[in-house]
Amino acid sequence: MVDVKSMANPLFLREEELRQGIEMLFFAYRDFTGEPDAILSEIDLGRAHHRVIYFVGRNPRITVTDLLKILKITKQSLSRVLSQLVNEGYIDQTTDQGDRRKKLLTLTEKGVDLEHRLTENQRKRIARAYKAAGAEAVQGFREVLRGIIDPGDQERFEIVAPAMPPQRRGKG
Amino acid sequence: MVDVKSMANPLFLREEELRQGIEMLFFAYRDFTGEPDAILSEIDLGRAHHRVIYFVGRNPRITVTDLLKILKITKQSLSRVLSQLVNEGYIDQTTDQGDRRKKLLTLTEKGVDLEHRLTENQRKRIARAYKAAGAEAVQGFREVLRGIIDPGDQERFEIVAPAMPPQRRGKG
DNA sequence: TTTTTACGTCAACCATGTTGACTTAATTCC
DNA sequence: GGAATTAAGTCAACATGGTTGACGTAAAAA
Repeated sequence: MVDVKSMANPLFLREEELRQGIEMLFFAYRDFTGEPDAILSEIDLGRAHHRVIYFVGRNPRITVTDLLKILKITKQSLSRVLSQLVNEGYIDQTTDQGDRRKKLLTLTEKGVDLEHRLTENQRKRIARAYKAAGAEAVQGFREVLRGIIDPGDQERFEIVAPAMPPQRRGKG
Repeated sequence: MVDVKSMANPLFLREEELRQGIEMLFFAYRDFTGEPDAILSEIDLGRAHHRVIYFVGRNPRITVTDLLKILKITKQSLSRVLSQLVNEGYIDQTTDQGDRRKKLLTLTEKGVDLEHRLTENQRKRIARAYKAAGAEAVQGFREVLRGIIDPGDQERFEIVAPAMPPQRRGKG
C-alpha cells in the first residue's frame, strides 16, 4: 500500500517529523531530570537547587544578577533556594573587592561533591547517547539544539564547523 | 599557547563536551516552553494543560491510564487538569464500548484549535533549527536524543539508518 | 464469586514559580 | 557633593503542578 498522504502532501511528513522532535525533547528532558531529582529528594532539596549548584559550579565567582540571567527566574525565587544552599554549606558568598555591591558565589567542597553526585547521572546518560550515536551525530545534535535555543544564549556554544561541504548550506 | 589539559588529559575535553550537552538541553527546553506558556497564561491554563492537550491530540481515543504512562505523573495530578479541560470543552470523553471501564479521550474542535495555536510556536522553532542545521544534522539530533530517552519510550521513535557507512559503528 | 483494573475524588502538603512593595549599601553620573 | 542607579535582600500573598494516602464505584477477568 502506497503512502498517499506523503506523496500527495509533502507537508505531512514534515509535520510528523516536527512533532517527533517536540516529543523527543519532552521525553529526553523528563528522563534527564528524573534521576537527579530522586537523589535530591533524599536530602530535602529540589531541582531548583540542582540548577543553582550546577551553574555556580560551572561559573565560579558568578554574581547573583548573572545567575538570574541564566536561570530566567525572579530574584525572590532564587533567593529561597540560594539562601538555603548557603545556610547548609553548599555555597560560599564573598564580596567582590572591585565592586563591593556584588556577591560572588562559589561552591564549597560539600557543594562540589553534591554537584558531582547529581551531574554524574546526566553525564553518563549523555556519554552513553553520544557513544551510541557517533561523533557525526553529536555534531548534528549540537547544531540543532543550538538552533532551538534563543539567540541570547546560543553564543554560549561554539559554532561547530559543518561536517563535509562548507559550501551550499541553509538551502536544502 | 598549547592546550596542555586536553593533550595530557583527554577526559578534560570530554567533560567539557558533556557539560555543554547538559546545558544545551537545559536552555533548549527552557526556551522551547517559554512561548506556549505565555499563550496559556492568557487563558488561565498552564503547561500541564498543554501536555495533556498535546498528547490527546497526538493519540486520539487514548485512555487515562495510557496518558498517565506518557506523562509519568499521578492520576490525581492529571485529574485536576483533565477535568478542567473537559469542563471547558477542550476534550471529549467517551466510554470504550469494548471495555466499558475505559474512557477514551479526544480533542474537540476547540481543543484542536488550541493545540494548533500552542504547538505552532514549537513547530516553527524546530523547523527553523532543522533547516539551519541541515538534514544530516537532524539525523544526528534524533539519534542522540533517542539515546538520552529511557528504554521504555525510545521505541516511540524509529531507528534512523546511519548516514553513510553502516559498518564500523559503536566504536570510535 | 472474588479479585483486579480503570477511573474518580477528597484532603493535605510541598516545591517552585509569580507579583508587588520596600530596604540597604555601594557605585556612578552630573 | 548630591542624586540617581545598581546589586542584593526581604516580607507577604498567591498560583501552579507535583506528591501521598485513603476511599469509592463500576466493569472485567480469574
